[in-house]
Amino acid sequence: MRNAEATRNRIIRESANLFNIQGYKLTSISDITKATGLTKGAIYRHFESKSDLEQHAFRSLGKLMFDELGTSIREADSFEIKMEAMFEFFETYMHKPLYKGGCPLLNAAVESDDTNTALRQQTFNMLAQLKSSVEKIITNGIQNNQVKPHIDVPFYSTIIIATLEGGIMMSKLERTPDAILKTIKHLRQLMQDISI
Amino acid sequence: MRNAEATRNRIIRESANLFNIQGYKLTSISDITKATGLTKGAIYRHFESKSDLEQHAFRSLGKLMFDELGTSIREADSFEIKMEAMFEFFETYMHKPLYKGGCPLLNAAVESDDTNTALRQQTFNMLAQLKSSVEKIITNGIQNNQVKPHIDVPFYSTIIIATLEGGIMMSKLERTPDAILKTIKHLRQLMQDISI
DNA sequence: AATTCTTGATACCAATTGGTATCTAATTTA
DNA sequence: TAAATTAGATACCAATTGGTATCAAGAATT
Repeated sequence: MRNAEATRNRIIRESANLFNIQGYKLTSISDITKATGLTKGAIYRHFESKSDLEQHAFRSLGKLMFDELGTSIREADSFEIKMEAMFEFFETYMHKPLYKGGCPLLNAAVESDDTNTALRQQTFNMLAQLKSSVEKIITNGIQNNQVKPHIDVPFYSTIIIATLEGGIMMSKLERTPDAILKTIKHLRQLMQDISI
Repeated sequence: MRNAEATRNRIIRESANLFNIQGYKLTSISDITKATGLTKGAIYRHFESKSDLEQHAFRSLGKLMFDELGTSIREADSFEIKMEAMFEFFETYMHKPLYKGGCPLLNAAVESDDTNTALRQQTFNMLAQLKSSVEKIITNGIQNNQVKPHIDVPFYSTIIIATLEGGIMMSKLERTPDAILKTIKHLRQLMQDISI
């Protein structure tokens, strides 16, 4: 083998980068050939269509995000520290991004409309996964007497994600971490309010 | 005249609709000819380039938004009612949208990267305008003894916009007003907290 | 070493892209 | 009413799009 698996991963990695920066539809196969140094023939050997590649690339971005986020949350051993780990993930993302182009969830959510059903479905799933992750942290916090028991868990989960994503959008547009830092500060206070 | 001004406005209106739904780069001139019933020749008579049309269309979406938002805020005569008017704008937008495709600010912010400098600049300006509108409401609230005096005004303005935009993104992806309603509920409580 | 299978390069395809040159028909102006 | 201007339709342009058929070189199997 000329290491097919490695080139396949290279295609996914490079195209994921381009998709997240330029957009999915706006990134052409020839953009990907330039980035990888491969040819169209090579790409279509590994992926049956551009849409197929888009989905693999999006999933790889999701995996990147959830792997990093998941381990730092798992390492934390209390509600407060788990939430703090999550906030730090978004905070440090500004100086040391795991991937360029901003949040893959936000980008794909805004781009994927009714014309890109497959991508939309995957984005929907990623949001559901993120929501249930946050819900789990809060629920565990309640069980461990670290969070007030009568909290509306899906409510706070939604608030946290919406606020973070909105902050990311603003920071990316303004090209300064100011907005995301403000939203995190606000969420830190909010978490204090629901903590015991 | 065959009413040039009317056709020009028709082009702006129809293209703004398409841009906000499909994206700017993803909407082709031929999409616009189909939507307007006009030909390419007609469009390029009124706008010197596609980028030129993009900017006019984006501005018309902004005007639509700020006109509606501005009047309902101006009609309100207290901090609480002004903020309520703003929340209601985003709330009713879900059933009775002023324009299809979601928030023009969010859409353009996510799409416009370094390759679309002109659109990016206009989006940046729109965010600044929205921010200063909210800041003005809060500042007036302080002056009228309706808001606690030591509030960090730019901080709350950023929080409000980020939370709303994040909620819009989630609601659009999930195709249910659930998320935006939750974020508004949260912001209503937050406004209560800073009110006197 | 010979054969088979896999990987990736080359060359092509029709369709679409933004944009322009040209022409006709409608409308003002003189 | 004749001339000049303007609005919009038609027909084109080169470049790019996603995708495919073909082919040669590399690797695995016999």
